[in-house]
Amino acid sequence: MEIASLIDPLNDAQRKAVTAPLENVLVLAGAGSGKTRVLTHRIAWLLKSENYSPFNILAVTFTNKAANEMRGRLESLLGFSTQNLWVGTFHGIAHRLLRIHWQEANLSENFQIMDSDDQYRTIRRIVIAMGLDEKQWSPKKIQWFINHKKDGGLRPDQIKDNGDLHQRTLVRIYQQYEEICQRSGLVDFAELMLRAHELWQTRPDILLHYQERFKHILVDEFQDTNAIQYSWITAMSKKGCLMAVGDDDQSIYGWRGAEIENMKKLEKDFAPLKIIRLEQNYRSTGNILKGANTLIANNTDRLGKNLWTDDSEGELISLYAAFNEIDEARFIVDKIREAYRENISYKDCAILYRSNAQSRVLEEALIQAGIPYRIYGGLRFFERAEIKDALCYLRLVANRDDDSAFERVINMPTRGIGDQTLSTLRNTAKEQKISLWQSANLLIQNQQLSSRALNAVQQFCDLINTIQKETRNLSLSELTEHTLRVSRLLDHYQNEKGEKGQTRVENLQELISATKQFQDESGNPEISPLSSFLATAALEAGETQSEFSSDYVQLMTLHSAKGLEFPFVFLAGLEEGLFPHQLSMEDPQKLMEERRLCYVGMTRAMKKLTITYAETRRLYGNETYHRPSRFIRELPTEVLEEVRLRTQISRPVYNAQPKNTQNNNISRIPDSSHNESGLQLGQRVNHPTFGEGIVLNYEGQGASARVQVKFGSTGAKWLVAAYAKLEPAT
DNA sequence: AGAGCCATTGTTTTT
DNA sequence: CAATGGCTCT
Repeated sequence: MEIASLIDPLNDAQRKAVTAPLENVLVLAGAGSGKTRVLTHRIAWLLKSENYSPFNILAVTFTNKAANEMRGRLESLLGFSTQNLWVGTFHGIAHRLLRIHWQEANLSENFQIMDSDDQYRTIRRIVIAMGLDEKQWSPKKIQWFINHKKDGGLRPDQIKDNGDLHQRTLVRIYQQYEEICQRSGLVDFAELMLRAHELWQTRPDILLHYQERFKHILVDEFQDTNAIQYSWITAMSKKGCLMAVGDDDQSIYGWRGAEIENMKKLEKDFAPLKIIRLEQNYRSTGNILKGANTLIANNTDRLGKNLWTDDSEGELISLYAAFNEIDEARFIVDKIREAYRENISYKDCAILYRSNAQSRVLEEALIQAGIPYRIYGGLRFFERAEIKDALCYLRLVANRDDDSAFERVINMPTRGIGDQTLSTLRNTAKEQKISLWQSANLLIQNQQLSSRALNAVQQFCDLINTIQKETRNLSLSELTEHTLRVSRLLDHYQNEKGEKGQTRVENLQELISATKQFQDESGNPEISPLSSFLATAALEAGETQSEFSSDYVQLMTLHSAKGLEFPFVFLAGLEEGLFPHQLSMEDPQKLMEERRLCYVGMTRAMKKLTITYAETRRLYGNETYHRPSRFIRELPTEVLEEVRLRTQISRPVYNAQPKNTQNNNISRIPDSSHNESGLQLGQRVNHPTFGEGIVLNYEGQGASARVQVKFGSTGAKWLVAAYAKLEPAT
């Protein structure tokens, strides 16, 4: 491949980044400025032009999706596969290191990864075992506490005792949790990073090896790094070059420990640091970009950057004030239908919202309209109960001491091991400081259980042992299939009545085919196929891959939209309290993150952005009234166009509208009727010929807007709003 | 062991 | 409003 062809398609700033001299570089890459392209071309450049070996390069991303995409793009750019090149997520790379250096990291050889559900259950069990009140010591909050500490690099004994009794208990739980994980050979997500980090501290020799190996370290989405990731990457890149790519304006994960400050810290820790800004946007129209830029300018503390585009101004950003959330959904669906009639595919349309709860109404409207859609997010494959059950059997086969897995499947399907027996097991484990598996065997040996329980436990242990014995020479998928059968898990779900059982069985079959595919594709020589598969299941909980062939409207939260782009974007629910979210409104820091989230959402749109809000919305069962989001007011009026069911459009909107900020929600309701000049859903109207009726429906806008009215005399009729001479009736 | 009842609790999500 | 979870009753 020609080197010229590598850099020719780039703009100046991109080329500067790709061909940067061998020093530390921070690339401030605005939304849609070709960030992934820069990263992949940079790697190709290093290999092709600077003659580095793939062995010398490490590329870190935040999601598996991004990692896969990078590897794919790189291979198509280079034309050959890049095995020696490490590309992965922070956690994936840490896991890889720990598999290699499990001894030095003080782990058992067959340690397994626990996901946050496993972690939650383990913590809950500890809280109960410690005799604490679950209400006062909510496992969720404790989980948050522990992870937060780990993300900050702190072990229980490193947490400063501030004399706070509450904290002392939390630390005690943390301590207990650690002990159990260590004993069980379990590692949670945060622990992967923490161990990898500690490996650098305790084994400078190993660190040195990797420092010398990785001459070039590239990190994507740098604004999302947390403290531990920062110091891990810092330590490793001491002898090589770091290229950090990120956008402080798109940092939306502060709530889970990401520190935007890390981008600023680079200047100090990696001096001399070259900063390159990618400010040309190739995605959105001028108006969309102008709106987004103006919005984000309300944030302080920015690294500074202004996106521009060569593209035309494009259409204005539409704004629709819906009467309620149902009206909002119907409006969006109407617009999509309209677009579809103009030959726009459904998959080019995305509906974005702040929280998952909003999806339902939208979904219903889409169903009613017969429009295919797809919701991203929600339960992922490997998180489904039946799949977790199956995986826990496999985990036990791989590692008997896995208490978390033991607890989950010991009585699943039921085999007569109840609370009684289980608590005996737990107590013994606690007293002897051994795993549940070991305590089960101990109790069997000493005949310390009632004969019935003894029998049941014995059978369970035999089951696991037999599975292993019988499957020693079987492939991964055969092992899985066998396990599902002899554990009677498959039977159990087959007997479950209803559609639910049906899908569960299907999912289990899906799991078997997943293992088949896995063994075909991946040969990780470092570990056993089973451990390797389990790690993948935990780390890549089943990306919801969309089928490209099909044409769906895409629904997702703003968070999961990051990194994606769509020609037509609908931003729904821009209301104070919903977006920005109630819980983020007081804290200026959090409010700025909400604003960045809005910025992310707006910059997803390529051609047309439509923003909607509802004047009244059913939330948690009651009618609520929200004011339109402050983010709407922060947009420049000249890029906005208010859509209304009126014969004429636009009375310029939110410019100088003095908001009564006191909570006078109620007084806003008339606003909506005035908005429609008497044509509000459900409203009684008078028609010169048909008499009195009720507004049922409407469609279209401007001169062609039509209203459906149900008249007592003639039934429902569609009327063109402009000519119908409808008058409000009382 | 499983159905059914009451109470609680509702951001964002990847790994 | 619903989904979830614990608890009780059969």
